[in-house]
Amino acid sequence: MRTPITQDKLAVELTRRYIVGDESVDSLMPSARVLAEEYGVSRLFLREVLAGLQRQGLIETVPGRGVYVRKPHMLDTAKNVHTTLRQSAATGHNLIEARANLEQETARLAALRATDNDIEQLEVALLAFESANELLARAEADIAFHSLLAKATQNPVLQVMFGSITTLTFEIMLRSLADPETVAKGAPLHHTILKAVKNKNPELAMKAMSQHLHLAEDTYASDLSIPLSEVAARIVKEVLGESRTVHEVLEQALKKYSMDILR
Amino acid sequence: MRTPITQDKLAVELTRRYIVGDESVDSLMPSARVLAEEYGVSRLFLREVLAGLQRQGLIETVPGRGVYVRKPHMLDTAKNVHTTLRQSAATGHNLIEARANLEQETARLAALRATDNDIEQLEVALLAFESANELLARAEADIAFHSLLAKATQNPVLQVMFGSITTLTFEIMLRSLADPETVAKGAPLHHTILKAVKNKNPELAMKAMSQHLHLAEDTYASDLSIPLSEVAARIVKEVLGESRTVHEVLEQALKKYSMDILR
DNA sequence: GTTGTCTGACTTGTCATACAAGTGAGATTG
DNA sequence: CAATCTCACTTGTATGACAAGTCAGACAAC
Repeated sequence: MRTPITQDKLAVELTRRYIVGDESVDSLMPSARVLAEEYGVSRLFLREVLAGLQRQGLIETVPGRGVYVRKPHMLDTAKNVHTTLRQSAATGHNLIEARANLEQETARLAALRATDNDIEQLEVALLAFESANELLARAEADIAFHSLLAKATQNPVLQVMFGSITTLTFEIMLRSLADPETVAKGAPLHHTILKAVKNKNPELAMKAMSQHLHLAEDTYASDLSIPLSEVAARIVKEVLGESRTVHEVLEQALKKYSMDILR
Repeated sequence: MRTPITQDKLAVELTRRYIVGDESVDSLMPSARVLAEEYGVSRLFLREVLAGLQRQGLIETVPGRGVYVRKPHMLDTAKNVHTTLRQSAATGHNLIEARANLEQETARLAALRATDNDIEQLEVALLAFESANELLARAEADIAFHSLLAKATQNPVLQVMFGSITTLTFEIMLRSLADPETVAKGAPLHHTILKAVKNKNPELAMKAMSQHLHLAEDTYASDLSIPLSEVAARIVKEVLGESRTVHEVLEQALKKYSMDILR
Protein backbone atom coordinates (compact mmCIF):
# COMPACT_ATOMS: atom_id res chain seq x y z
CA MET A 1 0.00 0.00 0.00
CA ARG A 2 1.40 3.31 -1.06
CA THR A 3 0.08 6.42 0.64
CA PRO A 4 -0.06 9.42 -1.67
CA ILE A 5 2.62 12.02 -0.99
CA THR A 6 1.54 15.32 0.56
CA GLN A 7 2.61 18.75 -0.61
CA ASP A 8 4.49 19.33 2.63
CA LYS A 9 6.47 16.13 2.37
CA LEU A 10 7.36 16.84 -1.23
CA ALA A 11 8.46 20.34 -0.29
CA VAL A 12 10.76 18.94 2.37
CA GLU A 13 12.09 16.36 -0.05
CA LEU A 14 12.82 18.92 -2.76
CA THR A 15 14.45 21.25 -0.26
CA ARG A 16 16.65 18.50 1.09
CA ARG A 17 17.66 17.47 -2.39
CA TYR A 18 18.25 20.69 -4.26
CA ILE A 19 18.45 23.49 -1.72
CA VAL A 20 21.42 22.75 0.50
CA GLY A 21 24.19 25.06 1.52
CA ASP A 22 25.72 27.92 -0.32
CA GLU A 23 26.94 26.02 -3.32
CA SER A 24 23.44 25.37 -4.59
CA VAL A 25 22.54 29.06 -4.82
CA ASP A 26 21.77 30.22 -8.35
CA SER A 27 21.77 26.65 -9.58
CA LEU A 28 19.01 25.51 -11.86
CA MET A 29 16.57 22.86 -10.72
CA PRO A 30 15.10 20.29 -13.12
CA SER A 31 12.03 21.51 -14.93
CA ALA A 32 8.62 21.15 -13.37
CA ARG A 33 7.61 18.57 -15.96
CA VAL A 34 10.58 16.34 -15.23
CA LEU A 35 10.19 16.61 -11.46
CA ALA A 36 6.49 15.90 -11.66
CA GLU A 37 7.09 12.77 -13.67
CA GLU A 38 9.89 11.64 -11.39
CA TYR A 39 7.73 11.87 -8.26
CA GLY A 40 4.67 10.53 -10.01
CA VAL A 41 2.53 13.62 -9.49
CA SER A 42 0.85 15.99 -11.89
CA ARG A 43 2.57 19.18 -12.96
CA LEU A 44 -0.18 21.13 -11.26
CA PHE A 45 0.49 19.44 -7.95
CA LEU A 46 4.19 20.09 -8.21
CA ARG A 47 3.55 23.68 -9.20
CA GLU A 48 1.75 24.27 -5.92
CA VAL A 49 4.67 22.84 -4.00
CA LEU A 50 7.06 25.11 -5.88
CA ALA A 51 4.78 28.07 -5.22
CA GLY A 52 5.13 27.39 -1.51
CA LEU A 53 8.90 27.30 -1.71
CA GLN A 54 8.89 30.46 -3.78
CA ARG A 55 6.81 32.27 -1.19
CA GLN A 56 9.45 31.38 1.34
CA GLY A 57 12.11 32.84 -0.89
CA LEU A 58 13.96 29.57 -1.35
CA ILE A 59 13.50 29.42 -5.10
CA GLU A 60 12.61 31.72 -7.96
CA THR A 61 10.76 30.58 -11.04
CA VAL A 62 11.58 32.49 -14.19
CA PRO A 63 9.21 32.10 -17.13
CA GLY A 64 10.92 30.48 -20.06
CA ARG A 65 14.06 29.66 -18.15
CA GLY A 66 13.35 27.45 -15.18
CA VAL A 67 13.51 27.27 -11.42
CA TYR A 68 16.52 28.76 -9.68
CA VAL A 69 17.69 28.24 -6.11
CA ARG A 70 17.85 31.51 -4.20
CA LYS A 71 19.14 32.84 -0.92
CA PRO A 72 16.23 33.82 1.30
CA HIS A 73 15.81 37.58 1.40
CA MET A 74 14.79 39.64 4.40
CA LEU A 75 11.77 40.82 2.46
CA ASP A 76 10.43 37.32 1.99
CA THR A 77 9.72 37.12 5.69
CA ALA A 78 8.12 40.53 5.61
CA LYS A 79 5.78 39.62 2.78
CA ASN A 80 4.58 36.50 4.54
CA VAL A 81 3.56 38.17 7.78
CA HIS A 82 2.50 41.46 6.24
CA THR A 83 -1.12 40.59 5.65
CA THR A 84 -1.41 38.93 9.04
CA LEU A 85 -0.08 42.01 10.74
CA ARG A 86 -2.28 44.27 8.66
CA GLN A 87 -5.25 42.20 9.65
CA SER A 88 -4.50 42.45 13.34
CA ALA A 89 -5.53 45.39 15.44
CA ALA A 90 -1.90 46.28 16.11
CA THR A 91 -1.40 49.94 16.94
CA GLY A 92 1.53 52.27 16.52
CA HIS A 93 2.22 51.83 20.18
CA ASN A 94 2.41 48.06 19.72
CA LEU A 95 4.95 48.40 16.96
CA ILE A 96 7.15 50.90 18.76
CA GLU A 97 7.06 48.79 21.89
CA ALA A 98 8.18 45.74 19.97
CA ARG A 99 10.82 47.65 18.04
CA ALA A 100 12.29 49.38 21.08
CA ASN A 101 13.82 46.29 22.58
CA LEU A 102 14.64 44.57 19.34
CA GLU A 103 16.40 47.51 17.74
CA GLN A 104 18.32 48.55 20.83
CA GLU A 105 19.69 45.04 21.14
CA THR A 106 20.35 45.06 17.41
CA ALA A 107 22.34 48.28 17.67
CA ARG A 108 24.28 46.90 20.62
CA LEU A 109 25.24 43.70 18.84
CA ALA A 110 25.98 45.50 15.59
CA ALA A 111 28.48 47.65 17.47
CA LEU A 112 30.16 44.51 18.72
CA ARG A 113 30.26 42.57 15.49
CA ALA A 114 29.90 44.73 12.38
CA THR A 115 32.39 43.85 9.67
CA ASP A 116 34.19 46.40 7.53
CA ASN A 117 31.80 45.59 4.74
CA ASP A 118 28.80 46.18 7.01
CA ILE A 119 30.15 49.56 8.06
CA GLU A 120 30.80 50.51 4.47
CA GLN A 121 27.23 49.71 3.50
CA LEU A 122 25.89 51.60 6.52
CA GLU A 123 27.86 54.65 5.44
CA VAL A 124 26.39 54.48 1.97
CA ALA A 125 22.88 54.25 3.38
CA LEU A 126 23.45 57.15 5.75
CA LEU A 127 24.83 59.30 2.94
CA ALA A 128 21.79 58.47 0.83
CA PHE A 129 19.58 59.40 3.76
CA GLU A 130 21.14 62.82 4.09
CA SER A 131 21.39 63.69 0.44
CA ALA A 132 17.80 62.66 -0.22
CA ASN A 133 15.52 65.58 -0.86
CA GLU A 134 12.34 63.62 -1.24
CA LEU A 135 10.25 61.72 1.28
CA LEU A 136 10.30 58.37 -0.49
CA ALA A 137 14.06 58.43 -1.00
CA ARG A 138 14.59 59.31 2.66
CA ALA A 139 12.38 56.46 3.84
CA GLU A 140 14.15 54.02 1.55
CA ALA A 141 17.53 54.99 2.95
CA ASP A 142 16.21 54.87 6.49
CA ILE A 143 14.81 51.36 6.26
CA ALA A 144 18.01 50.26 4.54
CA PHE A 145 20.05 51.64 7.40
CA HIS A 146 18.06 49.78 10.02
CA SER A 147 18.02 46.58 7.98
CA LEU A 148 21.78 46.77 7.54
CA LEU A 149 22.17 47.11 11.30
CA ALA A 150 20.19 43.90 11.72
CA LYS A 151 22.45 42.22 9.22
CA ALA A 152 25.52 43.52 11.02
CA THR A 153 24.58 41.56 14.14
CA GLN A 154 25.59 38.44 12.16
CA ASN A 155 22.55 36.77 13.72
CA PRO A 156 20.10 35.27 11.22
CA VAL A 157 17.40 34.90 13.87
CA LEU A 158 17.45 38.59 14.67
CA GLN A 159 17.41 39.29 10.96
CA VAL A 160 14.27 37.23 10.50
CA MET A 161 12.61 38.86 13.49
CA PHE A 162 13.38 42.29 12.15
CA GLY A 163 12.31 41.18 8.71
CA SER A 164 8.92 40.19 10.04
CA ILE A 165 8.11 43.80 10.91
CA THR A 166 9.99 45.52 8.10
CA THR A 167 6.92 46.42 6.10
CA LEU A 168 5.15 48.04 9.03
CA THR A 169 8.31 49.84 10.04
CA PHE A 170 8.71 51.22 6.56
CA GLU A 171 5.14 52.46 6.49
CA ILE A 172 5.64 54.22 9.80
CA MET A 173 8.82 55.80 8.52
CA LEU A 174 6.89 57.23 5.60
CA ARG A 175 4.80 59.04 8.15
CA SER A 176 7.53 60.14 10.56
CA LEU A 177 9.86 61.41 7.87
CA ALA A 178 7.19 63.70 6.48
CA ASP A 179 7.83 65.92 9.50
CA PRO A 180 10.87 68.16 8.83
CA GLU A 181 11.60 68.59 12.52
CA THR A 182 11.82 64.84 13.04
CA VAL A 183 14.19 64.55 10.13
CA ALA A 184 16.38 67.32 11.47
CA LYS A 185 16.57 65.72 14.89
CA GLY A 186 16.92 62.21 13.56
CA ALA A 187 19.90 62.73 11.27
CA PRO A 188 22.44 63.35 14.05
CA LEU A 189 21.23 60.24 15.85
CA HIS A 190 21.87 58.14 12.79
CA HIS A 191 25.37 59.56 12.79
CA THR A 192 25.85 58.74 16.44
CA ILE A 193 24.73 55.18 15.89
CA LEU A 194 27.07 54.66 12.99
CA LYS A 195 29.95 56.22 14.90
CA ALA A 196 29.25 53.95 17.86
CA VAL A 197 29.25 50.94 15.56
CA LYS A 198 32.53 52.04 14.03
CA ASN A 199 34.13 52.55 17.44
CA LYS A 200 32.68 49.31 18.74
CA ASN A 201 30.84 51.12 21.51
CA PRO A 202 27.75 49.02 22.23
CA GLU A 203 26.38 51.15 25.05
CA LEU A 204 26.43 54.32 22.99
CA ALA A 205 24.85 52.57 20.02
CA MET A 206 22.06 51.32 22.25
CA LYS A 207 21.47 54.70 23.82
CA ALA A 208 21.39 56.53 20.51
CA MET A 209 18.97 53.99 19.08
CA SER A 210 16.74 54.41 22.12
CA GLN A 211 16.61 58.16 21.59
CA HIS A 212 15.98 57.64 17.90
CA LEU A 213 12.97 55.46 18.58
CA HIS A 214 11.57 57.76 21.24
CA LEU A 215 11.76 60.58 18.72
CA ALA A 216 9.67 58.55 16.33
CA GLU A 217 7.25 57.87 19.13
CA ASP A 218 6.76 61.58 19.75
CA THR A 219 6.20 62.35 16.10
CA TYR A 220 3.72 59.58 15.85
CA ALA A 221 1.93 60.51 19.04
CA SER A 222 -1.42 61.51 17.65
CA ASP A 223 -1.99 58.23 15.83
CA LEU A 224 -0.46 56.04 18.49
CA SER A 225 -3.65 54.25 19.44
CA ILE A 226 -5.18 53.88 16.03
CA PRO A 227 -4.83 50.46 14.36
CA LEU A 228 -1.81 50.57 12.11
CA SER A 229 -3.78 49.11 9.25
CA GLU A 230 -5.75 52.34 8.93
CA VAL A 231 -2.82 54.68 9.33
CA ALA A 232 -0.59 52.69 7.01
CA ALA A 233 -3.23 52.45 4.32
CA ARG A 234 -3.67 56.21 4.36
CA ILE A 235 0.06 56.97 4.28
CA VAL A 236 0.79 54.53 1.53
CA LYS A 237 -1.99 55.91 -0.59
CA GLU A 238 -0.77 59.47 -0.12
CA VAL A 239 2.87 58.77 -0.79
CA LEU A 240 2.82 55.97 -3.31
CA GLY A 241 -0.53 56.44 -4.93
CA GLU A 242 -2.34 53.47 -6.39
CA SER A 243 0.41 52.50 -8.76
CA ARG A 244 3.01 50.77 -6.64
CA THR A 245 2.72 48.47 -3.69
CA VAL A 246 4.76 48.79 -0.53
CA HIS A 247 6.55 45.58 -1.35
CA GLU A 248 7.64 46.83 -4.72
CA VAL A 249 9.09 49.98 -3.24
CA LEU A 250 10.76 48.09 -0.41
CA GLU A 251 12.21 45.62 -2.87
CA GLN A 252 13.72 48.44 -4.83
CA ALA A 253 15.09 50.05 -1.69
CA LEU A 254 16.73 46.92 -0.37
CA LYS A 255 17.95 45.40 -3.60
CA LYS A 256 20.87 47.82 -3.74
CA TYR A 257 22.30 46.15 -0.68
CA SER A 258 22.70 42.42 -0.27
CA MET A 259 19.89 41.81 2.15
CA ASP A 260 19.72 38.07 2.00
CA ILE A 261 19.55 36.06 5.18
CA LEU A 262 22.99 35.09 6.43
CA ARG A 263 24.08 31.53 6.11
CA MET B 1 -6.80 48.93 -22.60
CA ARG B 2 -7.30 46.55 -19.73
CA THR B 3 -4.22 45.24 -17.98
CA PRO B 4 -4.59 41.72 -16.63
CA ILE B 5 -4.94 41.49 -12.87
CA THR B 6 -2.02 40.08 -10.88
CA GLN B 7 -2.29 37.49 -8.13
CA ASP B 8 -1.12 40.02 -5.57
CA LYS B 9 -3.72 42.59 -6.52
CA LEU B 10 -6.46 40.02 -6.43
CA ALA B 11 -5.29 38.82 -3.02
CA VAL B 12 -5.48 42.37 -1.70
CA GLU B 13 -8.90 42.82 -3.26
CA LEU B 14 -10.28 39.62 -1.78
CA THR B 15 -8.83 40.44 1.62
CA ARG B 16 -10.34 43.89 1.58
CA ARG B 17 -13.70 42.53 0.58
CA TYR B 18 -14.19 39.43 2.65
CA ILE B 19 -11.62 39.46 5.44
CA VAL B 20 -12.29 42.50 7.54
CA GLY B 21 -12.56 42.73 11.29
CA ASP B 22 -13.85 40.24 13.75
CA GLU B 23 -17.31 39.85 12.38
CA SER B 24 -16.13 38.12 9.22
CA VAL B 25 -14.38 35.32 11.11
CA ASP B 26 -15.85 31.89 10.39
CA SER B 27 -17.95 33.31 7.60
CA LEU B 28 -18.10 31.47 4.32
CA MET B 29 -16.69 33.05 1.20
CA PRO B 30 -18.29 32.50 -2.21
CA SER B 31 -17.07 29.37 -3.95
CA ALA B 32 -13.95 29.44 -6.03
CA ARG B 33 -15.98 28.96 -9.20
CA VAL B 34 -18.17 31.96 -8.53
CA LEU B 35 -15.26 34.21 -7.56
CA ALA B 36 -13.24 33.17 -10.59
CA GLU B 37 -16.09 34.00 -12.90
CA GLU B 38 -16.73 37.30 -11.16
CA TYR B 39 -13.17 38.49 -11.57
CA GLY B 40 -12.83 37.04 -15.04
CA VAL B 41 -10.03 34.66 -14.20
CA SER B 42 -9.72 30.92 -14.34
CA ARG B 43 -10.41 28.77 -11.32
CA LEU B 44 -6.78 27.71 -11.28
CA PHE B 45 -5.60 31.28 -11.09
CA LEU B 46 -7.96 32.05 -8.26
CA ARG B 47 -6.93 28.86 -6.49
CA GLU B 48 -3.34 30.06 -6.39
CA VAL B 49 -4.45 33.34 -4.88
CA LEU B 50 -6.45 31.48 -2.25
CA ALA B 51 -3.47 29.22 -1.57
CA GLY B 52 -1.45 32.32 -0.76
CA LEU B 53 -4.06 33.60 1.66
CA GLN B 54 -4.32 30.17 3.24
CA ARG B 55 -0.58 30.04 3.81
CA GLN B 56 -0.92 33.29 5.68
CA GLY B 57 -3.63 31.80 7.84
CA LEU B 58 -6.30 34.23 6.71
CA ILE B 59 -8.59 31.60 5.23
CA GLU B 60 -9.12 27.87 5.41
CA THR B 61 -10.39 25.83 2.51
CA VAL B 62 -12.40 22.77 3.49
CA PRO B 63 -12.96 20.13 0.80
CA GLY B 64 -16.61 19.75 0.02
CA ARG B 65 -17.67 22.74 2.10
CA GLY B 66 -15.99 25.89 0.95
CA VAL B 67 -13.62 28.65 1.99
CA TYR B 68 -13.87 29.99 5.53
CA VAL B 69 -12.41 33.19 6.94
CA ARG B 70 -10.07 32.46 9.83
CA LYS B 71 -8.24 34.32 12.55
CA PRO B 72 -4.51 34.18 11.87
CA HIS B 73 -2.83 31.71 14.21
CA MET B 74 0.56 32.14 15.81
CA LEU B 75 1.66 28.96 14.08
CA ASP B 76 0.99 30.33 10.62
CA THR B 77 3.82 32.79 11.06
CA ALA B 78 6.06 30.01 12.32
CA LYS B 79 5.37 27.81 9.32
CA ASN B 80 6.21 30.55 6.87
CA VAL B 81 9.63 31.36 8.26
CA HIS B 82 10.48 27.87 9.39
CA THR B 83 12.15 26.72 6.20
CA THR B 84 14.00 29.98 5.83
CA LEU B 85 15.37 29.69 9.33
CA ARG B 86 16.22 26.05 8.83
CA GLN B 87 18.09 26.99 5.70
CA SER B 88 20.13 29.66 7.44
CA ALA B 89 23.26 28.88 9.38
CA ALA B 90 21.65 30.07 12.61
CA THR B 91 23.20 28.51 15.69
CA GLY B 92 21.82 27.80 19.14
CA HIS B 93 23.66 30.85 20.34
CA ASN B 94 21.88 32.97 17.74
CA LEU B 95 18.49 31.76 18.88
CA ILE B 96 19.14 32.20 22.58
CA GLU B 97 20.52 35.66 21.97
CA ALA B 98 17.42 36.67 20.05
CA ARG B 99 15.08 35.07 22.58
CA ALA B 100 16.77 36.60 25.61
CA ASN B 101 15.66 40.14 24.93
CA LEU B 102 12.34 39.27 23.37
CA GLU B 103 11.18 36.94 26.10
CA GLN B 104 12.34 39.12 28.97
CA GLU B 105 10.41 42.01 27.55
CA THR B 106 7.49 39.67 26.93
CA ALA B 107 7.50 38.53 30.55
CA ARG B 108 7.68 42.13 31.75
CA LEU B 109 4.75 43.25 29.66
CA ALA B 110 2.73 40.14 30.47
CA ALA B 111 3.11 40.98 34.14
CA LEU B 112 1.71 44.41 33.46
CA ARG B 113 -1.20 43.44 31.26
CA ALA B 114 -2.24 39.81 31.61
CA THR B 115 -5.99 39.38 31.88
CA ASP B 116 -7.68 36.94 34.23
CA ASN B 117 -8.25 34.67 31.28
CA ASP B 118 -4.57 34.79 30.34
CA ILE B 119 -3.56 33.86 33.88
CA GLU B 120 -6.03 31.03 33.93
CA GLN B 121 -4.61 29.58 30.73
CA LEU B 122 -1.06 29.99 32.01
CA GLU B 123 -1.98 28.02 35.11
CA VAL B 124 -3.37 25.21 33.00
CA ALA B 125 -0.20 25.08 30.92
CA LEU B 126 2.02 25.10 33.99
CA LEU B 127 0.03 22.30 35.57
CA ALA B 128 0.33 20.29 32.38
CA PHE B 129 4.06 20.92 32.38
CA GLU B 130 4.47 19.58 35.89
CA SER B 131 2.21 16.59 35.60
CA ALA B 132 3.74 15.50 32.31
CA ASN B 133 5.88 12.41 32.63
CA GLU B 134 6.98 12.25 29.05
CA LEU B 135 9.35 14.44 27.06
CA LEU B 136 6.97 15.34 24.30
CA ALA B 137 4.17 16.30 26.69
CA ARG B 138 6.56 18.46 28.70
CA ALA B 139 7.76 20.27 25.60
CA GLU B 140 4.21 20.86 24.44
CA ALA B 141 3.28 22.42 27.76
CA ASP B 142 6.47 24.47 27.81
CA ILE B 143 5.96 26.00 24.39
CA ALA B 144 2.34 26.66 25.26
CA PHE B 145 3.39 28.49 28.41
CA HIS B 146 5.77 30.78 26.57
CA SER B 147 3.30 31.37 23.74
CA LEU B 148 0.62 32.29 26.24
CA LEU B 149 2.96 34.80 27.82
CA ALA B 150 3.40 36.42 24.41
CA LYS B 151 -0.34 36.55 24.05
CA ALA B 152 -0.69 38.08 27.50
CA THR B 153 1.29 41.12 26.41
CA GLN B 154 -1.79 42.08 24.37
CA ASN B 155 0.64 43.13 21.65
CA PRO B 156 0.05 41.47 18.25
CA VAL B 157 3.44 42.58 16.96
CA LEU B 158 5.27 40.83 19.77
CA GLN B 159 3.09 37.82 19.17
CA VAL B 160 4.09 37.66 15.52
CA MET B 161 7.74 38.11 16.39
CA PHE B 162 7.58 35.29 18.89
CA GLY B 163 5.60 33.25 16.42
CA SER B 164 8.36 33.55 13.86
CA ILE B 165 10.75 31.61 16.07
CA THR B 166 8.26 29.24 17.70
CA THR B 167 9.27 26.20 15.70
CA LEU B 168 12.94 26.57 16.47
CA THR B 169 12.20 27.27 20.10
CA PHE B 170 10.12 24.13 20.33
CA GLU B 171 12.84 22.04 18.77
CA ILE B 172 15.35 23.39 21.25
CA MET B 173 12.99 22.64 24.11
CA LEU B 174 12.83 19.04 22.98
CA ARG B 175 16.56 18.92 23.57
CA SER B 176 16.74 20.87 26.82
CA LEU B 177 13.89 19.04 28.50
CA ALA B 178 15.53 15.70 27.89
CA ASP B 179 17.90 16.61 30.70
CA PRO B 180 16.26 15.83 34.10
CA GLU B 181 18.38 18.37 35.93
CA THR B 182 17.25 21.16 33.64
CA VAL B 183 13.65 20.18 34.19
CA ALA B 184 14.10 20.14 37.95
CA LYS B 185 15.68 23.58 37.95
CA GLY B 186 13.30 24.98 35.38
CA ALA B 187 10.04 24.15 37.06
CA PRO B 188 10.42 26.58 39.97
CA LEU B 189 11.31 29.36 37.54
CA HIS B 190 8.11 28.79 35.64
CA HIS B 191 6.32 29.12 38.95
CA THR B 192 8.13 32.33 39.75
CA ILE B 193 7.23 33.81 36.38
CA LEU B 194 3.58 32.96 36.76
CA LYS B 195 3.52 34.33 40.30
CA ALA B 196 5.12 37.56 39.10
CA VAL B 197 2.52 37.85 36.37
CA LYS B 198 -0.25 37.27 38.87
CA ASN B 199 1.15 39.88 41.27
CA LYS B 200 1.81 42.30 38.44
CA ASN B 201 5.49 42.42 39.26
CA PRO B 202 7.24 43.15 35.95
CA GLU B 203 10.78 43.27 37.32
CA LEU B 204 10.49 39.87 38.95
CA ALA B 205 8.95 38.35 35.84
CA MET B 206 11.81 39.68 33.76
CA LYS B 207 14.45 38.41 36.13
CA ALA B 208 12.96 34.96 36.42
CA MET B 209 12.70 34.70 32.65
CA SER B 210 16.31 35.74 32.33
CA GLN B 211 17.39 32.96 34.68
CA HIS B 212 15.17 30.52 32.84
CA LEU B 213 16.82 31.29 29.53
CA HIS B 214 20.33 31.18 30.96
CA LEU B 215 19.53 27.76 32.30
CA ALA B 216 18.59 26.62 28.83
CA GLU B 217 21.80 28.11 27.54
CA ASP B 218 23.87 26.05 29.96
CA THR B 219 22.08 22.85 29.08
CA TYR B 220 22.55 23.50 25.44
CA ALA B 221 26.18 24.49 25.80
CA SER B 222 27.82 21.70 23.87
CA ASP B 223 25.80 22.32 20.71
CA LEU B 224 25.78 26.08 20.97
CA SER B 225 27.87 26.73 17.88
CA ILE B 226 26.46 24.05 15.63
CA PRO B 227 23.91 25.17 13.03
CA LEU B 228 20.46 24.63 14.48
CA SER B 229 19.32 22.89 11.34
CA GLU B 230 21.55 19.95 12.15
CA VAL B 231 20.74 19.78 15.83
CA ALA B 232 17.03 20.22 15.29
CA ALA B 233 16.89 17.57 12.58
CA ARG B 234 18.56 15.08 14.90
CA ILE B 235 16.33 15.88 17.88
CA VAL B 236 13.14 15.76 15.89
CA LYS B 237 14.06 12.44 14.39
CA GLU B 238 14.86 10.98 17.79
CA VAL B 239 11.77 12.23 19.54
CA LEU B 240 9.12 12.24 16.86
CA GLY B 241 10.42 9.65 14.48
CA GLU B 242 9.57 9.87 10.82
CA SER B 243 5.85 9.82 11.29
CA ARG B 244 4.93 13.29 12.44
CA THR B 245 6.25 16.68 11.49
CA VAL B 246 7.13 19.39 13.98
CA HIS B 247 4.26 21.48 12.73
CA GLU B 248 1.74 18.74 13.34
CA VAL B 249 2.90 18.31 16.91
CA LEU B 250 3.01 22.04 17.51
CA GLU B 251 -0.45 22.42 16.06
CA GLN B 252 -1.74 19.82 18.46
CA ALA B 253 0.01 21.48 21.38
CA LEU B 254 -1.29 24.95 20.68
CA LYS B 255 -4.79 24.09 19.55
CA LYS B 256 -5.92 23.50 23.12
CA TYR B 257 -5.43 27.19 23.80
CA SER B 258 -6.73 29.95 21.59
CA MET B 259 -3.47 31.00 20.06
CA ASP B 260 -4.78 33.21 17.29
CA ILE B 261 -3.27 36.61 16.71
CA LEU B 262 -5.05 39.30 18.68
CA ARG B 263 -7.22 41.74 16.81
C1' DG C 1 36.56 33.98 -39.27
C1' DT C 2 32.98 37.07 -37.61
C1' DT C 3 28.61 38.66 -37.15
C1' DG C 4 23.77 38.64 -37.34
C1' DT C 5 19.56 36.13 -37.89
C1' DC C 6 16.50 32.40 -37.48
C1' DT C 7 14.70 28.26 -36.18
C1' DG C 8 13.21 25.01 -32.88
C1' DA C 9 13.29 22.80 -28.65
C1' DC C 10 13.00 23.83 -24.37
C1' DT C 11 10.99 26.52 -20.12
C1' DT C 12 7.00 28.52 -17.09
C1' DG C 13 2.18 30.51 -16.94
C1' DT C 14 -2.45 29.97 -17.80
C1' DC C 15 -6.66 28.02 -19.36
C1' DA C 16 -10.82 24.83 -20.17
C1' DT C 17 -12.47 20.55 -19.19
C1' DA C 18 -13.28 16.55 -16.70
C1' DC C 19 -13.76 13.72 -12.82
C1' DA C 20 -13.07 12.06 -7.87
C1' DA C 21 -14.17 12.82 -3.06
C1' DG C 22 -16.49 15.12 0.47
C1' DT C 23 -20.57 17.64 2.40
C1' DG C 24 -25.15 18.68 3.65
C1' DA C 25 -29.88 19.94 2.90
C1' DG C 26 -34.05 18.24 1.46
C1' DA C 27 -36.90 14.58 -0.51
C1' DT C 28 -38.15 9.96 0.18
C1' DT C 29 -39.28 5.91 2.49
C1' DG C 30 -40.20 3.00 6.39
C1' DC D 1 -41.53 10.83 13.33
C1' DA D 2 -37.06 8.97 12.11
C1' DA D 3 -33.79 6.95 9.20
C1' DT D 4 -32.08 6.82 4.63
C1' DC D 5 -31.08 8.28 0.15
C1' DT D 6 -30.54 11.44 -3.56
C1' DC D 7 -28.49 15.20 -5.58
C1' DA D 8 -26.68 19.55 -6.06
C1' DC D 9 -23.25 21.73 -4.34
C1' DT D 10 -18.18 22.25 -2.63
C1' DT D 11 -12.81 21.66 -3.13
C1' DG D 12 -8.88 18.72 -4.95
C1' DT D 13 -6.64 16.88 -8.74
C1' DA D 14 -5.40 15.25 -13.48
C1' DT D 15 -4.99 16.09 -18.30
C1' DG D 16 -4.20 18.28 -22.54
C1' DA D 17 -3.56 22.42 -24.92
C1' DC D 18 -1.66 26.76 -26.05
C1' DA D 19 0.71 31.42 -25.28
C1' DA D 20 4.90 33.70 -24.11
C1' DG D 21 9.58 33.79 -22.93
C1' DT D 22 14.44 31.98 -23.39
C1' DC D 23 18.46 30.20 -25.38
C1' DA D 24 21.60 27.33 -27.87
C1' DG D 25 22.92 26.01 -32.20
C1' DA D 26 22.43 26.00 -37.18
C1' DC D 27 22.85 28.85 -40.90
C1' DA D 28 23.58 32.63 -44.01
C1' DA D 29 25.80 37.01 -45.14
C1' DC D 30 29.71 39.72 -44.90
